Amino acid sequence: MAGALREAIVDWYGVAARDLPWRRAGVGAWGVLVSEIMLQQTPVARVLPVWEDWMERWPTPAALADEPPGEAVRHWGRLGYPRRALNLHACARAITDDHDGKVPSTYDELRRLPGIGDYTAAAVASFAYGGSHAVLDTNVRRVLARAVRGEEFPPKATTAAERTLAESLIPEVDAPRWAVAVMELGALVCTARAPRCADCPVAGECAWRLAGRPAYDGPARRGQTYAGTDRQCRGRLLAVLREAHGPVPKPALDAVWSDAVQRERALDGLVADGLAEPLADGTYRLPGTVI
DNA sequence: GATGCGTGGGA
DNA sequence: TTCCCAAGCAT
Repeated sequence: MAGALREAIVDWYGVAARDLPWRRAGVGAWGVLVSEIMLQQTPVARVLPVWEDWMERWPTPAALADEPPGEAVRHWGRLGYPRRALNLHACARAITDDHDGKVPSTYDELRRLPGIGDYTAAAVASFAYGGSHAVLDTNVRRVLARAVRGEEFPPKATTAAERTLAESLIPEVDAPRWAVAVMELGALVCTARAPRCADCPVAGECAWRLAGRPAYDGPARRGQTYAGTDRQCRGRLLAVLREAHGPVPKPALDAVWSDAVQRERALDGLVADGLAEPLADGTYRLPGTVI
């Protein structure tokens, strides 16, 4: 019966899959790795143009490794979580220095690269190298929670039970195809907000739907305002550095956030994180950049 | 295990 | 308008 579920989802993927550039033939492991890091907590629609620009500019890890880290941050644009740009740059240097310029192919090697956790290591090993891993992202967790466990949403943190279930579903043949198919189902049909059960290839065997789509009764899943936070302040400051064509005088940073205490804390945080660099003359710039 | 970390679009 | 959340990771 697990086999029937898998087959229905993989068949659906055959006709419903999006034509995403990092899925096309000829895209190497570097392109896959770049896409996976950009897609961490970021919608596909916003990643698309940045990925295209990035791959044209830096088609290999060595090309990116030759740049100062600040250039990666600059071209990250407004994708958010800019530490990922630093992580990708550090990946490029580690790949160049320690892996002969080639993105490593095993889960364990990938997992040791900066900013690569369980999901991303499994995804790259699967999608770039055909490996067989449980690729457990938020989409897959939601699909399995509904179809198998009969609950609207998965637990807040990944549990051992979820992992065991995901591993039990890995097919012996073409595991990456199953992994990308079930992810795609979660992204397009079995969505968080308004699932399109009418279009779902496994609606007839979905435990949650068969139970009448009972509402989630677990602990509150959210609650986090953004306005006024250090995160927003950091974002404002970094945007100034990104868009500047030279070292930025302190007053230009002061202008974008009125609370001086919070502003200084945020700026110190950016410097500590390696996202900003103070110069001897009191100006600031993206780390290592010249222009 | 709980927190901090950006951003923008859709409901 | 406000709220939710989108292929997570590190501490």
